[in-house]
Amino acid sequence: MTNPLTAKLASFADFTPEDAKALDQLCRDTKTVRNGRDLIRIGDRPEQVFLLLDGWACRYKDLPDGKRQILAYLIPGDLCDPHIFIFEEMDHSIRALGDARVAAIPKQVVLDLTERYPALARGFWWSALVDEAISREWLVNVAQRDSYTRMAHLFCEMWMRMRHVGLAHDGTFALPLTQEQLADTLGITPIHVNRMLQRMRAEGLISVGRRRLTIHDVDALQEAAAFDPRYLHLEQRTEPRVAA
Amino acid sequence: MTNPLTAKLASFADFTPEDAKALDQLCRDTKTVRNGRDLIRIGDRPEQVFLLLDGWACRYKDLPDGKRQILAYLIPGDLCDPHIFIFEEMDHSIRALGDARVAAIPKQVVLDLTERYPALARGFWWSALVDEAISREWLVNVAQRDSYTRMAHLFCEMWMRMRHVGLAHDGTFALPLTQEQLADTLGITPIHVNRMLQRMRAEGLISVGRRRLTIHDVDALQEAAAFDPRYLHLEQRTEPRVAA
DNA sequence: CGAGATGTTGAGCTGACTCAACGGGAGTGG
DNA sequence: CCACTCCCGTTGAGTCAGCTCAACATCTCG
Repeated sequence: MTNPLTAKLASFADFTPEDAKALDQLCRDTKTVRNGRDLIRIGDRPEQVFLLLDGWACRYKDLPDGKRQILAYLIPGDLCDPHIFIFEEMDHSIRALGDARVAAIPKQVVLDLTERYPALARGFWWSALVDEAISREWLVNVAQRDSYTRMAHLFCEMWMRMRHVGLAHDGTFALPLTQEQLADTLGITPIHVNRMLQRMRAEGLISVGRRRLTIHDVDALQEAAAFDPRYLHLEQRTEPRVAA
Repeated sequence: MTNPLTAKLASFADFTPEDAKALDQLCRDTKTVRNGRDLIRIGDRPEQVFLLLDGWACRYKDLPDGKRQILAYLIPGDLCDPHIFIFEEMDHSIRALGDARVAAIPKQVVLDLTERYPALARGFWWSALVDEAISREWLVNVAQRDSYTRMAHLFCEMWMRMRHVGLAHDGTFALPLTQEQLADTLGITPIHVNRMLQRMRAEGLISVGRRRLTIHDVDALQEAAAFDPRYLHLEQRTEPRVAA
């Protein structure tokens, strides 16, 4: 499984070895994006689709008054800008969190591929719908839950997503975020993030450090967050695979 | 323009009279949904796509503790459940706000149509991406703006969307919502909604009553909300039309 | 025409914010 | 390799937007 995109989509639909090969070949044109650099800025009209291969990125918007909202996290296997096939311009920006590696895939290559491999097209569609479902759940999270539960919920989600692409073992996975970025995600202040993190640590639920998060008791955290993973639509199959 | 879907999509792509006719014919199987009735419930696996023809509906989720979050408003021309082509089950519910009229379109009919009319397929895709963009902006709204600005922003958005499908003239349009529903949308209490509404009224910005909203000074309200309509991606053309 | 749903008002409470200061660690340049 | 610096995390204290609880008014619709 060289390609995280294959890993992600394989859990949704069977791919022939040929499909998988087509996916792998997308990743020839690779580039590294340094921590904090914008991959895409609001108003851009990118000519390629960027596929995140390694590291994290986020979608975000800046507000006129200097506030910032992080709209989504992108992890390996995620497409950064599937919007370019339809929209004139990007309506938000995308930034690398930690150093990241992306593949730049020309628009036309994706169009050709989806035409040739219908399973792939469905896979992309599924991926877009999952992103949308996550966005809806974030809205619920920010609008309805208190800051502690909110953060717990986010951690559960990221754990599941990372596990789904094979990047979480036990409760531990990379979480290359500052407390300020967590704050901009959850709609609270960095100071409050700090206090809630300490509370979770004190309760023995998590450990944080060196850009990694360890959840000591996943069930307990899910309980605390009233986390119901159905919105991630991952249940369709547990083991990623490529058809023999 | 008998069909609000045509009205919506026509502003995005040119349709031949034939395309438009195909769209109109979708609406043969029509049904009325009474105020407060669920069109679709979480967990359902609908076999038809529902197109809202008249009235409003909302997407929403209930939480275990009895809270509720409204995720989106659907207005005439919107598709309720494009997810069914990919997902096993609905991950949220959809409810009529006021009495509404919908067309039930069999899955297969939509698939056939999009295959035959590529402009239509692109139109649906565009519509899905706009819904996603709106969802992102709601996240920004709830996470970053205070309750007054938040409500002002929502009103600006709904005014633009209603105008886009020809249902707002001047600043007046149907807004079939209770204060409680506004509260569940904005993530504040009904009591606080009431107070913010009064403030807007006192400032001469709006009038509300009989399920209608009038914005007396659209520019002023947009200013107050720091409303930037670009996320709605409606700018592509101002006048809906069907190619001659 | 009656009753439950919706809207309005007041008063006190609290989760999260602001402001301010300090400590520690990671990267950088000399 | 060390010193410096800047970013990041931590802590404390006072404040406030929005909440809760409670009561009452009004509307809508069956």
